[in-house]
Amino acid sequence: MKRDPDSGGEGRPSVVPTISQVAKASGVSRATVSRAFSRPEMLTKETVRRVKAVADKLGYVPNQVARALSTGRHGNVALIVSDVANPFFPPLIRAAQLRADQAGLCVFLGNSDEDPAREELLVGRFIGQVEGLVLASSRLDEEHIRRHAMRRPLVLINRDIEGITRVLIDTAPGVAAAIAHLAELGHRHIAYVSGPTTSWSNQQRRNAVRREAEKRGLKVIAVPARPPSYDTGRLAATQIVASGVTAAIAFDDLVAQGLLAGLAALDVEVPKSFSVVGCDDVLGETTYPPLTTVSARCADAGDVAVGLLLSQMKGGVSGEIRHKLNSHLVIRASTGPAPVKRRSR
Amino acid sequence: MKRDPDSGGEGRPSVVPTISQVAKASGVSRATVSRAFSRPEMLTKETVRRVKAVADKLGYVPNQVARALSTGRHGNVALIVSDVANPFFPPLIRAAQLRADQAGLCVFLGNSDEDPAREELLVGRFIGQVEGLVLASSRLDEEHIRRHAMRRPLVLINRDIEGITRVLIDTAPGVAAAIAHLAELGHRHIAYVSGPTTSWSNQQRRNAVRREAEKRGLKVIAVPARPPSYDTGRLAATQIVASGVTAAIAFDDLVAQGLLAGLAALDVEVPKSFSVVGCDDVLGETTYPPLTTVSARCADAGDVAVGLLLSQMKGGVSGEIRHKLNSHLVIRASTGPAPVKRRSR
DNA sequence: GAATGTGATGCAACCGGTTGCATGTCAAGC
DNA sequence: GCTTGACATGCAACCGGTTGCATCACATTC
Repeated sequence: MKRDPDSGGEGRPSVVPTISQVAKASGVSRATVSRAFSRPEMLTKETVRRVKAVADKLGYVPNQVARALSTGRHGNVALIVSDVANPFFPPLIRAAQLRADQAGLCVFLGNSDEDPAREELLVGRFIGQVEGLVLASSRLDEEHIRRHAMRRPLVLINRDIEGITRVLIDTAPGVAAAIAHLAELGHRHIAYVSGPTTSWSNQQRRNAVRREAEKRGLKVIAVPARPPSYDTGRLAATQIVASGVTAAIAFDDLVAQGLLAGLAALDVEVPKSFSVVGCDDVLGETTYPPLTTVSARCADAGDVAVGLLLSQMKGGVSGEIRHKLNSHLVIRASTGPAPVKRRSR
Repeated sequence: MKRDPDSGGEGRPSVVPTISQVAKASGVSRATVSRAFSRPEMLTKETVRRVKAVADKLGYVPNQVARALSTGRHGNVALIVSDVANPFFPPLIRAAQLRADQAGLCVFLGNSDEDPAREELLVGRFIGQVEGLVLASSRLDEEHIRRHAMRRPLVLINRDIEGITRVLIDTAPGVAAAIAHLAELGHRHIAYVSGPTTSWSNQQRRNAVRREAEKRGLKVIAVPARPPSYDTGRLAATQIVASGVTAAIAFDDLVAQGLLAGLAALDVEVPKSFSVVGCDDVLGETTYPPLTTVSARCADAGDVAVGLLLSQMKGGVSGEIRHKLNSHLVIRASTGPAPVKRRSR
């Protein structure tokens, strides 16, 4: 093993200085150097100043790995997502990152690519060198998750397992508002363009649509877009138009965006002849027309999840936490009054 | 410090077993247990089997941190990007991730938010616990980058510093093809919607546009969109239309998408009355109309960068590497023949 | 049967920090 | 002047692995 070949020499600075070298150079013990960095209040101001000055000159930086070994605190957390490239995640990652940063933590990012085996592998690699993990839209089965949660503080996002800290984006209120919005605009007959049947979020949304539509006496049909994507959304347009509905709520913004394109290709004007609502609010105003959508607050989810993880790491066990994030409707320009000409069908 | 309170007891299994416990339980030395995991070929098959069986029963997993401390190999790399939420990065991150995974490495992700100070902080936190780093679109100054490169293998993406391994996405060929494409369609007068003046990529693209346009006798005006975004792109539409050009090439896809929206708002039909070309190819077909764009192969960049980092980590110092990735034009539906009515101006 | 070689295993030092406890210094208090 | 205590610093063990070298058992060779 061993250091760089030329690090042994007396005067020559080693490639990366250790605590011992700083100690020797500043004429104090290793313990003092250590304390100068981790518990400076124990030392004279003067000593701290001197040690730090020497350390600075040598370019010394405490070795995190060694520190972690003796303290058990690594200063790392892991975040595993199912697909980095899905626009839902980048804001979440960014927010999680930011929160971790503020606490002085480094974050490992894992990308499971929707594959449970891969996710399990990643967890295995991470778990030894992190103080806690966040699993966003985990595809692992309950048993595995529970096992990992025993070893380390663990927070789930959009996965509802009893006894494990989790943050859930509750799209029901936003969806309800969307239905109300459409009802007020005079729509009586709408479509829900659905996502993956196994997805917790999709179940959430579909149920909310049904419940709320029923309450207001709207008729709702379900049209699948699987897997949910721009393309499947676009392809669904024909069927949706043919069904005679005047508005649609899509599983997510990508599907909604595809739907917009599909409608445009069919010369159906939005919002004049048809209204579209998305879900997640990840596209901002970048669609044409700008999409009315249910804000899923994905950034908040990342922030809150890391926050909960931190408090869990600090030892505040505090039993079960099931943090719900409310959603709300963001009205832009893809929704408008129901067209008068074609009624009910 | 210290372990979990109940880990001391004789029979009770500690929360996370160490090599010593496995050694005792299987009646061999710590060294043997260590070798059973890291160099099994040194041991009898029978011994390996026995040790692993015991380890398994106890739920022992080698502690990465301790291993890293003694070997210097941490099995981690860091990837720092300037903005996770910029659609350019997720594919890059995903590809880098994948490549690292295959090599059994964990990746730290850092988000500098375009801030050099923050980036420097992140590097400082990471550098002690990684074997190498990739800096994508780094905002650090040359001196800092050089210093870090001395301590650890380091690869840059889209940053051109002599003597440091870097992968550069060369958009010139794609931009040239775009100009050729527009010229063939009869456009004589075009606009370049430019990005940040300090950006290496922007300089690249602007120069390529100028050079190629000159070669083909097209006239080019520059219109700024700063910072480059959907909004600034949209706002630039008025000025661009007023200038009398019939086509525009944008610094990136986001700007192009904004421009499309701005044009639509002005009732300028694309591609009938105006052609738009983007850059990066990060939006796929999701714009309306689908965007003709210069593919920047951002995923490849991530993959190649990690690949180079790996070979650098293996000790293949091998002098300077300046890896160029070629780009090409992806023709979709936002470009078409120049309108005949309004000529030159 | 002694010398030699080979392969499996153990011993102990080491990686670079942290920390409980001991030691030393100096000033205040009696 | 001696005790007491507060405070700064040093000593040495420890975290959980890895690894150079020594040892030992056993087989081979002469």
